Amino acid sequence: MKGNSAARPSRRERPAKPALTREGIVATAVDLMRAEGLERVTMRRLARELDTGPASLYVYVRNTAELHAAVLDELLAGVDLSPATAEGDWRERLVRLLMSYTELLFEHPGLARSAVAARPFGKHFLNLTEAVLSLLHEGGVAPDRAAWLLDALLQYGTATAAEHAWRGADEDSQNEEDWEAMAAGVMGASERTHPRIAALGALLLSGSPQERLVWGFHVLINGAAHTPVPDVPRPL
Amino acid sequence: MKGNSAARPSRRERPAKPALTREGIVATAVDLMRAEGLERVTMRRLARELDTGPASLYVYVRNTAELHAAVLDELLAGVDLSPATAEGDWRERLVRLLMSYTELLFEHPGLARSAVAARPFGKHFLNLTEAVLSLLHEGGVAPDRAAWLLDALLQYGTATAAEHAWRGADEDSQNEEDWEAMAAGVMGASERTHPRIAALGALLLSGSPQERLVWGFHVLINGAAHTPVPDVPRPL
DNA sequence: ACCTGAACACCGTTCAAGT
DNA sequence: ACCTGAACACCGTTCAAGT
Repeated sequence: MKGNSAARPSRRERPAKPALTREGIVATAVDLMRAEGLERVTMRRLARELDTGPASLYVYVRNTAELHAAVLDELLAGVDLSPATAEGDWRERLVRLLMSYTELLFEHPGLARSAVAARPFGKHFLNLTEAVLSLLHEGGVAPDRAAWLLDALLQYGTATAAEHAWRGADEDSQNEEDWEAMAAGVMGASERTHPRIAALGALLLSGSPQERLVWGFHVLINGAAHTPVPDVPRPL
Repeated sequence: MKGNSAARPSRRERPAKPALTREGIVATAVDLMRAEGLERVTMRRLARELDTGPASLYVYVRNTAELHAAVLDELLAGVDLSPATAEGDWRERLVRLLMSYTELLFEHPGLARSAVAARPFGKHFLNLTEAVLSLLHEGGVAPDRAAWLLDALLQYGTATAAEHAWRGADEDSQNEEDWEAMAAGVMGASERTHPRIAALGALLLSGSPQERLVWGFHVLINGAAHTPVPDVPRPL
């Protein structure tokens, strides 16, 4: 019998029960998210996955928010940073880089939401930051504007991902209904009480999330070139 | 004795137990949020406040997200729309209007977070939209750009409110700690591995949320003037 | 010193059964 | 027809007590 059943006492079929360390916990959390979505990555569920009680996790992770932040940073390993060192117009490359970041988040809107509430600052986030700053440097953006623009760009991408959970993709009829209700509300605005809304009409709902995203990135980049930072920002 | 104890059988001291209608439910939810914060505005807690069981609320409200959206729209009644019809530079007035919106949200970061996930479209939100659009119209912003810029501006304000929960205000030592941890992380970035982060240093953390907010609004407004919307946006 | 069982204080949502 | 008690299936976090 080809069995190796004696090797591990049948504790379940977990593919290699990771050690109870911060790394093991976060890695298991990432797997769990990939398999069942962020909403299942709870302290209790994760503890069950690791064959222990929830209290044990609090030795390595301060709370659920910190856990989710760690998961996000892990995910950020997947951002394509290559545009930072590629050929071509720096603006286009910057937008490509930011799109790579945002598209990753689009697949995990729950994580994007937690990133809006508290931007992470793990290893991979730092690498992303460095890449954005080096492109802004290459483009000759002044340091004070670059510092503020960095945040605006990442926040814009993050917030956009948190909002549209891939609208246009099939399924998800709940959101589809909501969207149609809103479209009806906007389109039904009276010309008398809301003349500007009525005047723009369908224009208000035009464009895909991606088209608007790219446009927004360019607006921020172009706008920063025309908007000085006030005074001397207080140096911390 | 001066008692009016017979008037109402002592059901508790609720100040006028509202009727069980959508309006009554939302009004009670707003009161509850003002008194105890959004995190207490749960279906169960709200039901208790209304002397009924949670199931009853589902007759009037589809779910918690819809409840929070209704609370937010109610809150938006407090936005100061007067800059839309005041004297002076349209850009300054637009930023004033947007600051009024954002400052309201700053006091209820939980609501701001739910607004990032699903922008509302109630009565007061529609009024805010109309006011922003009328200022963009006054400023001569082309209709297609105005339609997209509107969303970018509101999203930027909303996301900013969702993030900084009034940092700098006293208390809230938890967030303060987090912020210092991040500051340490950013400032400690090696000059060898992250040269641009090291080069900018304290500049990355400079400015108050309000200063950055105002700057960001101007960046978006100025940027839109220099960034055409692509092609013909598909008309719904 | 390190870990955790059990408890505390909650959740959202559904549905069968009542009026 | 309208409403809701009770149940289902969960939560985060703490702390006293064990090893």
